[in-house]
Amino acid sequence: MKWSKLMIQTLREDPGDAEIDSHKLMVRAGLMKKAAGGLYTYLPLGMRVLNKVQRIVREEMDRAGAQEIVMPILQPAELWKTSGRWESMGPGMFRLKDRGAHDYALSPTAEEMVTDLVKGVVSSYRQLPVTVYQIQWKFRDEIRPRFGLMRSKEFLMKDAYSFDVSLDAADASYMAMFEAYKRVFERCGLKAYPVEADTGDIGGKFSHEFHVLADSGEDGIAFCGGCGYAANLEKAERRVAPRADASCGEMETIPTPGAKTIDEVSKFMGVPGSAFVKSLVYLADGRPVMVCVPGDRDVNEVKLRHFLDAKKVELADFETVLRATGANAGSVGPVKPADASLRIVCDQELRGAKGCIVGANRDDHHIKNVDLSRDAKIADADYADLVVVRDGDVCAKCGKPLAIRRGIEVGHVFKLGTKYTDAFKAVYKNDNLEERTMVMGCYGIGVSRTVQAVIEQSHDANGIVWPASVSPFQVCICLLDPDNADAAQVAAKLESELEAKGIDVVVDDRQERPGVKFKDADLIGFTVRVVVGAKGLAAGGVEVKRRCDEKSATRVVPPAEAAEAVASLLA
RNA sequence: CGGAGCGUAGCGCAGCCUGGUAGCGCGUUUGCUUCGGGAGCAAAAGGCCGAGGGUUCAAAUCCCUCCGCUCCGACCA
Repeated sequence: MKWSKLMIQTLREDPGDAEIDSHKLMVRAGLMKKAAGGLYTYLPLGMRVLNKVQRIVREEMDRAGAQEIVMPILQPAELWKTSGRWESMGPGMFRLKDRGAHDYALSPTAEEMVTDLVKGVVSSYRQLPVTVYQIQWKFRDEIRPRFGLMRSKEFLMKDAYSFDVSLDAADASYMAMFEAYKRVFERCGLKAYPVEADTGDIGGKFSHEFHVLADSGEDGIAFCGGCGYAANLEKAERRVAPRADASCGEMETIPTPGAKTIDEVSKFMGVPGSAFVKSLVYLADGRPVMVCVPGDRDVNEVKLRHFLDAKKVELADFETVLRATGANAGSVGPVKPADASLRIVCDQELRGAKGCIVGANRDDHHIKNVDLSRDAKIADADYADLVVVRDGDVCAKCGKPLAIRRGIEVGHVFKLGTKYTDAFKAVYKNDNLEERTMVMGCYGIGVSRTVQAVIEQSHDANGIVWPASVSPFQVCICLLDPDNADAAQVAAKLESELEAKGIDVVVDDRQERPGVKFKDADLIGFTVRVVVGAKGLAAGGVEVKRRCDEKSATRVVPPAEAAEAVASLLA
């Protein structure tokens, strides 16, 4: 391929709307161009990368025994109503009507459609297990698209679905995908970590996310250096030591005018935040509940939702807070709320807490010397792990400290159970001719997001550093003197030799000065660069180097040996 | 949806406060000189200043409305 024929435009300056390196580089290197908010056009170079990632995904899915299909993006509302997600997906799903006023969704995922499909095709245990997958564009009306392909309204996703005869049998399908995912990311040159994750709206028994560590990542992940435990902060658990607080005197109510937040009251009283009990009123499926955590901690709403077995938890509006406690937010606490029947749940760390400070359920007042077990009405079973873990917390599994890192979610595997197969009555007959419900798993890879994650993880000050497996072209031949017949001929010969070896090559044959070609080659980040110039040839050869070895690895080789030298660098 | 900011040439930006003929850098085109890490000189093309309304002799600039984009938050397989 001749560079002069490619539709490439590289930019010297960062795009004004890009925040993170990978987004800036994708635009600067001419891989993609913004078409509208959260929507991108893949230019020829970006398309090549996208295709290469897709090829790897296909090969690994096929190797794991999954079969490729493709389902419609435009999906009738009835499917979504059957599972209940027409409502629960809310405004995150794009919806439209056809001319007959029938409702449709633009597929944000495809559990419903695939379950409906398999239900019609599979009827016997002899046909199970089966795993199907597709690589298809998905649509989500994101509240705030950002970071280029990291969170866009339209993205390419590989989604796979497994169907098994039983929960136990489904484990094998799950593990097969789990292993396939590790291989996919490894082959893309990514270091991706499986971490335990919450199942969210999709439902199911348990799941793992695959994360690429990056400071720009949108998710927090807790890692344990001791036992290898890794979990999304939504889910990560900690262990607390039983406390042995000295008993305290009688409660004392003190005025704290104007001080609402823990920070303010803590400053006002000259006591550290950890001495406080932070009390928040939530609505769990519409019912108020008070949640108490140590003053220097944040409530983990996912844990809270699971503990309360609620579909939805949200902070209560101020009227509810006033009615339940007798005070406005900022002055509420677990001691004698106005609504005596208000359920109070506490983080486990507060079990046995004495001598703490709480809101007095009276505006601008707090109480000190509170012994929670003595002064508040909290059921023993209502102590639970309810906070977001933080750096240095103790691993629930092994007792060693946890470290918090940021991650980009590139894949997610779920063991779903029967949520969808129940809803669609997707059953098979066992060997006794009895009907049984299929057990399902679902597995996603953000293909377009993976492309950007590779860049986020592999770039330097000069540009992208592509792993050979997904480089838009594995080799860039910088032809410094395109008008010099000898040089042009050497470049052309090398190009065809490399292509004969199955290596893709772009020849930079532009009428540009060498500096421009070097800068562009570094910016785009082709894995191997070969410099062919009249001056070099006169001195005996061409230069071969890998993009990542900036200083050390430039080799000068005779033209006849160049193809071999390049191949060995890519091996 | 709450808070903040921005829309001016393909890209990055200045001009706006204090109204008076539309600017800079990059990129593009042409010519000459250069030619191994984003060259120099000269010439040129390229704008409904996001849209609509208002104030004014006069609006990129002041006022109102709308649209779009970005960031923080809330939200999210």
